Amino acid sequence: MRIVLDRRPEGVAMVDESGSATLVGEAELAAAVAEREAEHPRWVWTDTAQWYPSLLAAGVRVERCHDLKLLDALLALRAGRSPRRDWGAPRAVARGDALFELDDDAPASHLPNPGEVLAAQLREIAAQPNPRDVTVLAAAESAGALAAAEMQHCGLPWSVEAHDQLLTEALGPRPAPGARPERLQRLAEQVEQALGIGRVPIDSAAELVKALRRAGLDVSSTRSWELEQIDHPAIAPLLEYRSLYRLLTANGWNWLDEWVHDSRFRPVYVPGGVVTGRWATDGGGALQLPKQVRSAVVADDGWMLVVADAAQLEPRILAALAGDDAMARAGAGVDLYSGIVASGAVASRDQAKVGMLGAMYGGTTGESARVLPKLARAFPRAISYVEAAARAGERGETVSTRLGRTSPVPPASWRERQAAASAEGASESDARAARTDARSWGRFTRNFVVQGTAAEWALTWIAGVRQRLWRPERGSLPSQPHLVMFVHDELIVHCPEDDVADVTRALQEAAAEAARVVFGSTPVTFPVTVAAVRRYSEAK
DNA sequence: ATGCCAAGCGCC
DNA sequence: AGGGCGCTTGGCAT
Repeated sequence: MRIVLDRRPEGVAMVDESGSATLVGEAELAAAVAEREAEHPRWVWTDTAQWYPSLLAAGVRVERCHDLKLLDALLALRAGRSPRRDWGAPRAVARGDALFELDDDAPASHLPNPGEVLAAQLREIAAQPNPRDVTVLAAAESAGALAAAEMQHCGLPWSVEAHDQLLTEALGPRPAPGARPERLQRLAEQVEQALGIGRVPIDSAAELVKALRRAGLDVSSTRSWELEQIDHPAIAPLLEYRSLYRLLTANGWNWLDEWVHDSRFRPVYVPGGVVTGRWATDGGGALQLPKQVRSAVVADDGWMLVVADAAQLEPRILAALAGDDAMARAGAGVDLYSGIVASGAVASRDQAKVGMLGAMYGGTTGESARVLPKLARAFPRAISYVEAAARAGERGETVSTRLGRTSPVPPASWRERQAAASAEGASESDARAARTDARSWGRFTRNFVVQGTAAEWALTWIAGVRQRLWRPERGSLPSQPHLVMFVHDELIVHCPEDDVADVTRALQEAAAEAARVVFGSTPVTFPVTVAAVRRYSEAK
């Protein structure tokens, strides 16, 4: 049963499939949704981020939804049209402790009629060559959007005290605004002393290159990998300065002030924010949380963090996509890369890893390129699968994930350069530029099929986990085991100590289920490593 | 004041 | 000549 929520001038209409509509005032919406939730409907709404946070704030958790905006983006990509942008309604966005209303002024009467949009989407899905897959993807994406709102609502448990302590240990006490922490100041002085050319503009990359060259160091940039090659007493303190400076600016006291309140970090997740189907974040940087600060993620008293990681997710996804039985056998244990070594394809785990990553990213140089032929001999199906995706991209064609997310068509400028290069009398430099472009787009489509299908697996995993965890009789979401963090192939559940075993089982069962849902029958396994810890940093 | 870009580096 | 991101800073343009 689907129930469409439609915001109208006179209130919110709840329209079920029989066409019967109930009108409720905004103030009664949460109670009305809670009442109908007992029927396990799939709520249809324009945009989960518009509707769900206020329901959660009112203590209402819903099981299923259909997010029209996410589905429109997906279907538009498949059909080669632009997604519609008139979803309009104000979206309350929590950033830090403030609530920002992003109101784009669209009058309610001009908003799309969600019932009509749904009907059109269902017709469009039914007309696809793979309607079942697209339906699964629709459900998984929508479940992910629910989970994202729930994670923001519950927040990641964060110890301000532990964070402040680690900052103080690394940098020195919090300085006055605008001042340099003691440790940074000392390192900057060490760099100046070692260079012996007076003041060094250490915070400006462009100026720093000039200064280093004046001091006789042959550098073209100040990237850490380039500096590491140089034997000079200024390098070590400079690299350390860089690392600590980054800690200060990206995840220092200012970040703490802005993003952590009431012992919770509440990032804004953006489901579907990446073309491949991965999530993005809007502020807070939750998907790039440096290992340096993970010791500040601390479970509440009496609670634990259950950290689950899908082991070598992407190569396993590739093996399943390609139906590569040999790679499936190599991945039968928990460590696929060791399995590849055991198969005799390559000599070391590092070679296996670098080689597989290169195959999926399109690496063409160094160790990765040297290992690739060996992998291609041992696992021809997997390697030719990504090669085919790359060739398609080089020709300007689109590729598709397992459940049917399609890659975008290359931009007009790309197609123009290809056309120019193949035209009569094209110059050698035009041809070279076009080849470079084509290779680059091929690397994108090569990776798209793997990264995008991995995102589908992960969304399905999330959907299964949140479904298994939920116990309505145990009260509100934050008071029972709940998801608090998702990073592409990793999930964290915050739960009472006594629930660790159940949560662990839920994470593993849902992983196995995700493989069946996404791939049907596949010999490829998707092991999940699980660690129950007090602090995130203890997980690995 | 505001916007945009590049550099650099964090994550997967 | 390695895929996808976000974030901060400095520096230039408007």
